[in-house]
Amino acid sequence: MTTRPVTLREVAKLAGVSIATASKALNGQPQVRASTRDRVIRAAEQLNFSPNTLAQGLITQRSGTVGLLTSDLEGRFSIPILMGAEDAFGSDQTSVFLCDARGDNVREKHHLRALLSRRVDGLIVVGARPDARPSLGELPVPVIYAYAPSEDPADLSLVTDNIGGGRLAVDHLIRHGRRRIAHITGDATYGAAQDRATGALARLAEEGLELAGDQVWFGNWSEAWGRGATRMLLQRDPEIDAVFAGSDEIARGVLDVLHQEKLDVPSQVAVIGFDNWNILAANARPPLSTIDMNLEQLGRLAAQRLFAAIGGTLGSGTETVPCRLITRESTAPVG
Amino acid sequence: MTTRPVTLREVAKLAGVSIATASKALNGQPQVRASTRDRVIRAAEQLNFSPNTLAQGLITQRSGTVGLLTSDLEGRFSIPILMGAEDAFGSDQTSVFLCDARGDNVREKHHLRALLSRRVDGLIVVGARPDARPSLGELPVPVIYAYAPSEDPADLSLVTDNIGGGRLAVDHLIRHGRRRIAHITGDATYGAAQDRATGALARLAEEGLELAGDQVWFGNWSEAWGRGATRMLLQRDPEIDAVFAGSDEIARGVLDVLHQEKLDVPSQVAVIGFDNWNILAANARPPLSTIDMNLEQLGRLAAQRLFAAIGGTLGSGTETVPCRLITRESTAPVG
DNA sequence: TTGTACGCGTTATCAG
DNA sequence: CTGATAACGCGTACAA
Repeated sequence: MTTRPVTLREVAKLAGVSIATASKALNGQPQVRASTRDRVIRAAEQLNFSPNTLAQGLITQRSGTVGLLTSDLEGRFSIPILMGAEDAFGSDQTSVFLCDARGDNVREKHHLRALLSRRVDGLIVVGARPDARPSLGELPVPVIYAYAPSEDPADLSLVTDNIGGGRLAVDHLIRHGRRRIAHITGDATYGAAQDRATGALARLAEEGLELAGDQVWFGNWSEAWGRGATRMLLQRDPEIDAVFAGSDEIARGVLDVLHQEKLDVPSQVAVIGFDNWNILAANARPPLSTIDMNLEQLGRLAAQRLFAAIGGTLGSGTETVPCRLITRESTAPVG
Repeated sequence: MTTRPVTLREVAKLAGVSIATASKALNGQPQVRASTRDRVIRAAEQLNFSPNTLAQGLITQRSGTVGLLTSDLEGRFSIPILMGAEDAFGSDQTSVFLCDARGDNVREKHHLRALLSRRVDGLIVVGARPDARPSLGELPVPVIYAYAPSEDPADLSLVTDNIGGGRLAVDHLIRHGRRRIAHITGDATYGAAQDRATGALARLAEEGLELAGDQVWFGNWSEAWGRGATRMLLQRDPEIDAVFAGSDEIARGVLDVLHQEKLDVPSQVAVIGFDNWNILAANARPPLSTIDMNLEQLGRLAAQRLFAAIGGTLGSGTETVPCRLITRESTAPVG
């Protein structure tokens, strides 16, 4: 069952050539007779030979692996990034070690050590929340910080354009004729919450509009807060015609209370969320318009930058990935 | 920046000993003088030496890696399993390659080839849905099928006890005094849907109860179906006092319509879901009681079995992991 | 107690 | 065109 893997030596023997020749034949080197190559290839197939990447790596000084170091328990952000990275690298070229530090610094150190010991060619670090995180410092391999930027401007970080996302959401509402737009969002200590609000307010200002509800409603990222804030908001200002929610979770809470209050979505009040978390957004009643952070693209980009950096030299600073509007029924134009 | 890693040779030189002695010193072999060991260890620390696992693997015939091959796009099932595996292995002993085949057979083959080439010590295969999937066949490393069992009984599979889960849900409702229990669930072609229903019906039968609503309401795994089915159910049988939903998504839809119909949860109708998908269950109104599949434990178990199999021999057949009841407010006892 | 020498599986550089 | 031979970084018998 667990038989030892076939080596090049056995392939060579079966084909009746030296190890060196077998290697060349399989690697498509030109200096080998066609018939010989055929014989070797057939032998390899017959034995189901698969070259030992570890040995190759010893020579080429390249393991063909990268580490994805995350702190994001549920994998909500890491997974799309992983998938983007996977298809940018090509699954046959590079494999990805996924490590979850679970927000624990000690665990992160452990993982880091293990990954370096495995001689990963590069590292993608995905933060738990989109605020600057400590740099890992000088490392023998290139590092890209994704989603959460590094505190050190000398590192290369790839982040979501939250300001642009906020602007996009409000712009969409305005284009659909909304004028009394409120904003309910999450924890004010999150840079993302601040940025999305900033973008939203900027777009309102351009239009000469004021924010409805007198303030940005900061709270936390839960559905319950979405419900609570909406109740307070409606008391303060019953005449709103749109709500921009800082996350899809919050948006679900908003929808819930609007239904309770017999306010129709979208004809009376439009609602737009943030994250495009499919399970929440697509299944809402009505399906929720939202802002997608393009995390897969961010992952692809991270992979590309890392790829370029391997062997070459890495850039620095913070690069921003634009958001994308997803239109569903919760913001259909006013009938 | 991307400087070449420190090798044992450099450590040995700095410590003024041979490579062999350095190796022994660092690996805690007894046959080395204490003072020498100290010197070597200090040298290693000073150079920030980290042994090349690839080279070690070449010798020991063990890479210290395992592959986690999934087909589950959103990582909903894979991630808990990964986390369980991670802490069963110990992050410093074993690292995990996470590969997503995205339901594509060709991609799966590619990943498999790459993983074997990387000489993983074992493989955990996580299926997309909890039905039997094709075996990967005879492989040079041990394989564990998790969540979705292999079609081949000669393989070792670890699966959720869906029958027990269904039984657990209904048992909970019965214990809280419910008698008119309905069951709304997902796609009838899923073994999990059938099994959960089977367990539920068995427990009802023990109690001499009939299923409310005349039938098991199979449909699909969406919130929308939960809403639609609940409306039909209420027309057919307005007197129900509990609903067992086959997933938390469906349960959300059920709650939504019960609210619309002014039926209070839980005082008039209790609702229990399945999956313990936190974002859906914990944030529901009211918070949703549900059945947890213990996927982390399943992952830990998979890791343990794999660990035992590496070097030893692997068992076969299908092992079942029990579910766990999560009590929240949606099933509080009848006041 | 320490060092020498060999091998793990592969690629690359030479001679032949 | 093909085949010895020397690396890659490390562990381990064996000799000193």
